[in-house]
Amino acid sequence: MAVVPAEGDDRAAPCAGPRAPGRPRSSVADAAIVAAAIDSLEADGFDGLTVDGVAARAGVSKATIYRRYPSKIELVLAAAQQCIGDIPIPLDTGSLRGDLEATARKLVALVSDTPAGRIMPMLVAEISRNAELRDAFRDYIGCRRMISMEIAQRALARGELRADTDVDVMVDVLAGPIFYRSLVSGGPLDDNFLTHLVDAVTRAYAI
Amino acid sequence: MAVVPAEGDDRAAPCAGPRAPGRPRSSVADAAIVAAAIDSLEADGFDGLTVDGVAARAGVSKATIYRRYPSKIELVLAAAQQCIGDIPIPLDTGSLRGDLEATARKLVALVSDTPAGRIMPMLVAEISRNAELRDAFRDYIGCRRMISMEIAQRALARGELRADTDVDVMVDVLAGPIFYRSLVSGGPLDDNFLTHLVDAVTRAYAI
DNA sequence: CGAATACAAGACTCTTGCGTCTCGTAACTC
DNA sequence: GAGTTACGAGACGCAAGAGTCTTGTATTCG
Repeated sequence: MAVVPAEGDDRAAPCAGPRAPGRPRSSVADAAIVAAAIDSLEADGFDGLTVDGVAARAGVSKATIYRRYPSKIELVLAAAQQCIGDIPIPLDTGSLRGDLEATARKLVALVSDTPAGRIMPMLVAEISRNAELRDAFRDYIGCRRMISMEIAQRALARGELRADTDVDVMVDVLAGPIFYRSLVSGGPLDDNFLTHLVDAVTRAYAI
Repeated sequence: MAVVPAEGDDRAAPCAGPRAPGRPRSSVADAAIVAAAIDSLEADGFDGLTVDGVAARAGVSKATIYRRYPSKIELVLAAAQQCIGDIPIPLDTGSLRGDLEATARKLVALVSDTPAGRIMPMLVAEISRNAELRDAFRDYIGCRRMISMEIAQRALARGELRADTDVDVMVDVLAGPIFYRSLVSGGPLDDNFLTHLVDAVTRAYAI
């Protein structure tokens, strides 16, 4: 079973033929279901989410959900996938410190102001027990890391970066404290924090 | 309701009188129940834990559990509390870098080799939804931070630390990447990582 | 011994939630 | 209009799990 089998659509014709007979699926319901599932994940976690609850929240009947997803787990995975779907463009501000700060700000915005950030705590718990979800999530993390690698490449080319830099560690030194405050300590993610963090990473890694 | 009401003991006499009549509670069962609960938390998470499961794992009957804890939630909280109970002694190796490395090694050991580390992912999810548990956990985090503060005080006294250091951020720059790898990215927590991390923090904050 | 309590085993009630199904209605194609 | 599918509403069966209770036995005190 693939992690996210597109959607349980039997009707999303592989052949984009003329059209399926009968009343078409409501795309409004499609969106409402996923949005409601994300809301439920944020509020109640992976285990706390109920299909009845999602149906009520979305204003649809359970049958409408089960017509799209064969089981609760498929629904949950589709919602989680939707959250973490978009990967931002690599930033190039022209300097190492500028790139670091822009990256840090993006990360803070991610964990603070997006559904992905709000379900992150539940995702952390879930990937510690679900190998399939863990692999999918690690793939996603890997993609994000590639962006940071580009920052390091550019900084090296500019001669701004220490030659002995372990780029993996540098990325973690920047991202780790942001996730740590968001997930664990609950410390503020304000401008003061961001400035001190970016300063520290710059001092640690700039030539 | 206190976070952890000692234990649901009606018999743990406030007056340390002569002795309660009848057969005393089995301390073997006490320990087995908590250990089984911790195992269950690691394996199944806060929601996945079942009282029947803990009873089976501990080799006791459900009545024996309910005689000690009035409800499942009290059992779970007692188990969680047990995990994160011990706070290590502040380290003084004589140098900032030494203190940082010792602290980092303790943290890696904590997240890698202790029940506390293994239930951490579930704890992260739970504190995002349970205010009571969140407060208790933040208290614990606060206590740990005090230790790191001492490290900074000593380093300042030695003249090793930059005067403009934000100690809170410094602590997060050290601890954040360790938790990040443990909880999120799954990256290795080996000697190479530790060395590079401690080097980076030292470069960022030492004079 | 008798009283009191703990214990294992397990039956029991009650609630919750998954997944299925039916019914009457709505939307779309031919 | 006929046929087909989606929809909301909700009933339904089923399983899992919380918490209670019973029964027979074990342990401790006086």
